[in-house]
Amino acid sequence: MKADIPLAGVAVDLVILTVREDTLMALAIRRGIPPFKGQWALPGGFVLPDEDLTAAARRELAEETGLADFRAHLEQLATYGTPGRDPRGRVISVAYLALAPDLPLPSAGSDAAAAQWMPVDAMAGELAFDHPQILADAVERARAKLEYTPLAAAFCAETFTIAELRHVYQVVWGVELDPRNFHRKVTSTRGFVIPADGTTTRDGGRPAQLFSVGPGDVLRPPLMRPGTVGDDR
Amino acid sequence: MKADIPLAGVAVDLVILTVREDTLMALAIRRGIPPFKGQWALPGGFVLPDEDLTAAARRELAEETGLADFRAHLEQLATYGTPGRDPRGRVISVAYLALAPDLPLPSAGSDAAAAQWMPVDAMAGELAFDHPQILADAVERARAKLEYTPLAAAFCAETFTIAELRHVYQVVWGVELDPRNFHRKVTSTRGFVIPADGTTTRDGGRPAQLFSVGPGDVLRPPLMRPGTVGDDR
DNA sequence: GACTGTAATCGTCAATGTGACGAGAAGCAA
DNA sequence: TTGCTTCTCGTCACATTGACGATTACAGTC
Repeated sequence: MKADIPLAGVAVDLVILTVREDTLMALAIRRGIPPFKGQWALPGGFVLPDEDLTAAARRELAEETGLADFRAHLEQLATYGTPGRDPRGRVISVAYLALAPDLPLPSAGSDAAAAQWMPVDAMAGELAFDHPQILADAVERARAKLEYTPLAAAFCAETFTIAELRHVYQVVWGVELDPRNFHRKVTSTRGFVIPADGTTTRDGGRPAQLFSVGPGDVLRPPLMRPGTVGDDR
Repeated sequence: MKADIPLAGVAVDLVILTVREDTLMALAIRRGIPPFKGQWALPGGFVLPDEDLTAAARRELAEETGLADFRAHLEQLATYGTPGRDPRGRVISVAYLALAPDLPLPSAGSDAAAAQWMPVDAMAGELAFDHPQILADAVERARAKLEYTPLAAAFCAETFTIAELRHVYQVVWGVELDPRNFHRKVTSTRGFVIPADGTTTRDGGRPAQLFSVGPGDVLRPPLMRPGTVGDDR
C-alpha cells in the first residue's frame, strides 16, 4: 500500500439483542485483555486481513454465542471512528446489530473472561469505549425497525404464536398492546406471518395457532408505536 | 499501535444527491489519479490521521462542491470493506449520503480532473470501485427516508412552496402525486412545514404560500409511495 | 380591462385502517 | 362440571387516504 495513506485498525462490534425474562437484553463481555481489562464491553474484535466485514461480524457472533450457526438477523448498524475512542490508537469500529431468539447462556469467548445477557437499560453505565453510544443507536434502530419490518420474528423461535410476537413488541417498545387489534393487524398484513402447522398452549389458555415469518420485508402500512402519534414537541 | 492489529486505509465516499432538471442526480468525479484514472467515481478521500469520520465527510463535501459551508443534510450511509474492493490494498470506505438543494456547477477538486452532476439512473454503469453499489444503497435510503422524515426539504431552498416539495417527491420516487392530497397531507402533518413570510409565483398560476422546514424529524404517520401498498409478491 | 391559462387551495365522499372493547371458543386445573 | 386463562372473531366510532370537483389569484394576451 502506498505510504501516503493513513492506516487504522478495523474492528467489528456487535450488539446482540434478545428478549429474555420480559426484558430487552444485550450480550455483554467482560474484557479479559487490556484496554479496559475487567470491564464490560460489547462483543467484537478486529477484522482479519482478508476478511469481509460481514464475515467478521458473523464470525464474532458465532464465537461469542458459542453456537456455530444459529438463526439470527444480522445487519450493519453504523461505523464509529472518532480519534481517541480506542486507547490503542486509531481504530475504526463497524458496529453490527444482531437480533436473536432467546438463547442458552453464552459461553465465554477466547478473549473474554465472561459473557452474559444484561438488560439494555442497565447496561449503558457499564460499558467501556464508546459502546454506550453504540448500544443506544442499536436499540433505537431495533425499535424503529419493528415498526416497518417483520423483524420482530427474529426474536422468536422458528414458529411462534401471535401472542409471542406481541410480547416482543411490548418488551422492545415498552408498551402494552391490545391483543385483539394486534392480532388483526398482524394477520391481515400480507407477507408478515403465514400459518404453520399445529397449535400450542405454552402460554396457557386456549391453544394458539402457530405461525412462521412470511416473505414480506416491509410492512405497509407500518405498525406504530403508541403514544407517539400527534405528539406536540 | 500493537503489532497484532491488522491495519487498513480508511476512506469516506460521498453520494451527494440533488434534484436538477426534473431528475435525481448525484455528483460524479472524474478521477485524476490512479487507480481508475480517467473513470468516474464518487467524490471521496482518505480520512486524515486525527480526523473524525463525519469531519472528513464534511471536508470532502465542502471541497467537492466548492462551497465552504452550504445548507445540506449529511448522514452516514454504510461502510464497505470487502477485501479487494480497492486495488491499492485493504481500504475500508465509510459512505455518507448528502442531500443538497440545486447547486451551481461544482468546481473540480484537488484530485479530480472534473466534477459534474449525473442522473443516478445513468450513473451506475459509469462508476469505478464498488461505487455502483454504494450509489444504489444511497438512492434507496433517500427514497425510504422521504417517507417518514421531512428530509425532502433538504432538496429545497430555505423557503419553498408545497408544489416544490411535491416536485422533489415526484422526482425522487418517480411517481405522480395528487397536488391536493399532497398539500393536505403536508400541511396537516405537525412539524413538517411551517408557513414563512411571503408568496411566490415562480411556478406560474396562483401565488403560492412559502414554507420552511418545521421542527419535526419524523412524519407520523408517514407518507407512502404509491403503488407499493398491498402488493402481492 | 375582460379573457384565458395555470397553479394553489379548499371541500366532498367513499374506502380503508385503527383504537376501544364485547363476546364466544378452546384448552387446563380443581 | 366449574372456573380461569388466553385466543380469536366482531362491532362501532373515528381518523386518514385516494379520487376528484370547485374556487381563487395571479400573469399574459387580445
